[in-house]
Amino acid sequence: MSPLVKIRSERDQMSAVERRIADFLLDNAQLLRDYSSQQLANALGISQSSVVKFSQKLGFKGYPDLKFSIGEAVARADNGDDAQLAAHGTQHASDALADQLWRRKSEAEQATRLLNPADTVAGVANAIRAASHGKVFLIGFGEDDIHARGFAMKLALLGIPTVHNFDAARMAANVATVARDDVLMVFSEHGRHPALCKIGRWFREQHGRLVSITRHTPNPLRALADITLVVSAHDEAAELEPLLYQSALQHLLDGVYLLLCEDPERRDCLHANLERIQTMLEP
Amino acid sequence: MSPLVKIRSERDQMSAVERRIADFLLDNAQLLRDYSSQQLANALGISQSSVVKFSQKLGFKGYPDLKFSIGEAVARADNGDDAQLAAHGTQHASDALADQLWRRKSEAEQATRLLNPADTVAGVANAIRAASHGKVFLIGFGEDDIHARGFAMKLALLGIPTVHNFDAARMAANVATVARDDVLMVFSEHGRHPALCKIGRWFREQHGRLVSITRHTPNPLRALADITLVVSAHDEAAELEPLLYQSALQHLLDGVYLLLCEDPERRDCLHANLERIQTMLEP
DNA sequence: TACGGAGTCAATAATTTATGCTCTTTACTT
DNA sequence: AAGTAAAGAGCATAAATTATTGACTCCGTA
Repeated sequence: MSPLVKIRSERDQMSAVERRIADFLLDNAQLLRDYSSQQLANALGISQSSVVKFSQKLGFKGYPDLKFSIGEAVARADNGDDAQLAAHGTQHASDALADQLWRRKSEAEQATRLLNPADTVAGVANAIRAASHGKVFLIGFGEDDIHARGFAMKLALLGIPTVHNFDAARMAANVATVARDDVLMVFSEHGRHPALCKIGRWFREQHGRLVSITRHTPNPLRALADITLVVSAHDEAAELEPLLYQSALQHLLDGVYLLLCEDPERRDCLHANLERIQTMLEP
Repeated sequence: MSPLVKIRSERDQMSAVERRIADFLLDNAQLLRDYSSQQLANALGISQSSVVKFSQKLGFKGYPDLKFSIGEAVARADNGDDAQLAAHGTQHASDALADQLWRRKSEAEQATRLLNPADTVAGVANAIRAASHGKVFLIGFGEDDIHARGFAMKLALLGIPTVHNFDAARMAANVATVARDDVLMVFSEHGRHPALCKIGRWFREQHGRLVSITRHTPNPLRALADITLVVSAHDEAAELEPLLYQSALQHLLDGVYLLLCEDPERRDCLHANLERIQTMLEP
């Protein structure tokens, strides 16, 4: 996997110094050839050891290994860009916006996939399976509610009983009914909403399983959860970032959904439901 | 010039030791990553200084520079394809699932883009701009409601007054308040819902602008609309198709959204709103 | 045979990278 | 609110890698 994608994906979780290194690398990947770890440190006004530790933390053997990998990535990217530019030639100008956006979505998706091991995604699916004798609770505010709502609808189609809340007070009331192995999925981009944290804490006290869905930044909600799904989506443009977040998160959820669909029984249920919906529109 | 080509071209004029280095590099370029100059020397039974001198003689700053260049060359030669295949090998099954799904989404997006000329997308954005003295109405049922809701929220962030309905009766009541140039966006995957068609018809009678968002199939709703956005998303698997539909549609809407964002005034409004939301969570 | 040039290597100098340790900050607990 | 654990950053230094030097050898030639 491209080291640059990896750096970007972890950027949100980094300390200040690390983030400066990351930004420098992302901006100046082509120039890295002529930088020793010491020179890079000087350029950023930090210590050489920080650079080395940064490299190791990302999983490279050391600084030269990082440098080598980025060199490869840049070389590959240069090739790719040429090909992409050729394709551009045949496009209308205003399509470029959509094209660009899709590319950024793809990057966000890749970075997000890196952050969520297959085990984790499967873990969420299993938790939901285990819960299906009980219930799956979902909650989120604002844009997060959209995801909660959409996922709740999908689960319902699979015959999994869901309780979707967009209201903290109502959810608080529901907590009383929580049984062991019930699952609560909390959607909160920044994971800082006090009400959601409180609900999460109560829920865990009832021995329910808590799944958090947040940005890949350290945050209190995430710290509480049994399983955490995290999303990487970064862009300087404030109007773009939410789109990337939404897309990457959606894809993550789609992954869980497809795992659930692998169960034949649920799939039958889905087909039956779809048919029922179909006939509801016809007559 | 590629360092490997250069090495090959000069090989014939080299001394015995140099030629052994050259041959090793040409044969094992991909393995070079893990060789220091000393290890390379050991592998060939020669001295480390010979390796360094070799590098310099070829015009590189030193051994690390040679190594870096060969790394680039190999990456370029692999051209991504091999790398992707290699990466596949190490993937878990569920990663492959996610990977596959993303590829299908990309296809759906492309197909959908082809169906919606840039003019059309821009037309929707303009209609919304024109409406912003009045109102933008949005409606959709079931999964379609998710999109209506999400888009309504985005418009609201841009300071565009929206009326979101998930209830045909309430929407019917609202139709009375429609003014010329108001916009109604109807989300309906199959475009067959009688209630929605009826609402669309009433709306047009009030001289509002009707935008339909449906699948790319002939359908009554689409026939009514002033502007039609259409989505292409096909898959044999019934559990996959909705995901593709959702993704392609979302991207289409994102395109409209970004066009609206280009207006500086709206963008300021968005930034102000985002900040306001941010501070609401902090204290 | 003596000389010169090219090539190699061992030794070592110079540079670069990695690590241990300490100090500071942060966040969490009681 | 104070204490404490954990993490991060930098300094000093150890370890490694790389570059250079100088001596030796092997040829070909005068």
